[in-house]
Amino acid sequence: MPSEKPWRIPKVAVTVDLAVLTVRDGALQILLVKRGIEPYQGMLALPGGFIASTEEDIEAAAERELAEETGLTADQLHLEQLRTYGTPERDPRQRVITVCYLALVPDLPMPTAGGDARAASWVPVAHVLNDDAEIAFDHRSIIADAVERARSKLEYTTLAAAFCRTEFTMTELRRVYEIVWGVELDPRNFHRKITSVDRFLIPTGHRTTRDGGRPAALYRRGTVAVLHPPILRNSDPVTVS
Amino acid sequence: MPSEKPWRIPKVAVTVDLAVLTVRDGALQILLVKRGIEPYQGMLALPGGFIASTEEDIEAAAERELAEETGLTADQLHLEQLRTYGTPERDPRQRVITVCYLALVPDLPMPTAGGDARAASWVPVAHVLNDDAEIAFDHRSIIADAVERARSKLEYTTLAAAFCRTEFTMTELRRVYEIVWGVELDPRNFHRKITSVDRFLIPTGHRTTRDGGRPAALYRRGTVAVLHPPILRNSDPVTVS
DNA sequence: CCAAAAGTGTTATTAATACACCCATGC
DNA sequence: GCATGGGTGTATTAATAACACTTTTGG
Repeated sequence: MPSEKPWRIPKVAVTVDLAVLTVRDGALQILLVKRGIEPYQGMLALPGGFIASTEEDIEAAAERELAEETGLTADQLHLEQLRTYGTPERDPRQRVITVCYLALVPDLPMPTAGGDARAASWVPVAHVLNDDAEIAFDHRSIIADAVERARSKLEYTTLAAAFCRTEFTMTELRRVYEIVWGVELDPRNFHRKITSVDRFLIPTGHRTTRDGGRPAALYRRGTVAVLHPPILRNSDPVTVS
Repeated sequence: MPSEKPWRIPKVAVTVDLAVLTVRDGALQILLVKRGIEPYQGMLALPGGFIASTEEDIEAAAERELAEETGLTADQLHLEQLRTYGTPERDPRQRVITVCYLALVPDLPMPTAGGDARAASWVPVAHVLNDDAEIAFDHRSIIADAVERARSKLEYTTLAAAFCRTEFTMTELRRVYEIVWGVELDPRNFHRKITSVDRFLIPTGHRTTRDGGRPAALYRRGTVAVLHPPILRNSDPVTVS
């Protein structure tokens, strides 16, 4: 920890960047802003910014940026630290390390650029990962990390519900899994599996017919955060070295 | 990202701290150093230090610190970023944010303070988490995060083998799980489970009788990194809010 | 009536668990 | 021989997957 030479400490600029994911129009999408200045002018980048002062908490900075970009406050969404990126060359101007946060938000009618003047827009992550979009800095690989984190978190937590509005149907929750994982799930087995997990979902007693057909029960997010056992997606074994 | 006012960027000091875990004498232990200076003089802290220059990569700084403390290089162990801690009050002298890394190492005859003069020692994590040891800064909660990360990684990756030497027996691997999770596992079912995972372990053809009894086959780490399906520990459901 | 989606029951398959039993060594 | 740990077989139980079938709405 703090060594014996406090008079020779290199100080660096620290930014907080946000990977804000939502499920929208049948696709996993990420909130990106078009850069107005060099470097990477005109390219898409994660929303974020330098910490406001040397005394601003990192977590608070993330919440502040998120409120600026989306108008959402911390109790309406899921926010967690993703990881910190700090290779020396990642910003051509100067050494900048960035602490990235992952936010999962429902598909709300977004106040486009709430307060802030920057043009934030939703971009399907498939476009980003397929090289169909020009992405500034190392943000493409950060987005890849964010998507992978979200995908694996659906397996062993109840975070899929973070993509849903306050009240949602079992089918809407299932669509989240299907879209984020890119798979098809049996509606009947899914229903049974989810309802068998105690306190994953709380029935509100309300019903809706917005998906067509027989009215579906509406649920709210429950109090369980971790799933034991997890809901596993099928995937090929990942190897190393 | 980088906002429109590069002339007013607050810069902060950045440290890299290491949570180095090993399984030793039947317990999960962490490498800690005794602080020689204020603040928290005489208390135990995670090894680490300021990044050496504004151009040093964070990952490289972690590897450098690890080599200084243990003499181990990156190919002999597992090293991953844990998370970044940056509350303004965490260092009473000045604003310091720390990027923490988690290292899993085998129980090797450690060159105690390899090169570096600091007195590093192994401390059972149970002592740390039970408040039986005085821990500097916010390092106790960082250690708790590191231990939880290691515990959950054993479930869905092959990282348990990172705690073992180059060649190890099935029983030695099982002891890792038992010690890290604090459970007992059936040796027979464990043996079958592990051997049924393709490329988790590679038989070396060698045998040993170091655990007593019938000679056991020796294995090396295989090439699979992620376990599908995971090996689940039994745990109580975790709730939120 | 028909289409569409919700939800339940039943069965086949697969994985997890418990434990009986034999094997190969040191002493 | 006997103790100790290594390793296989097998029966029981539980979780998963596939899918037939009934329910309840809108048109």
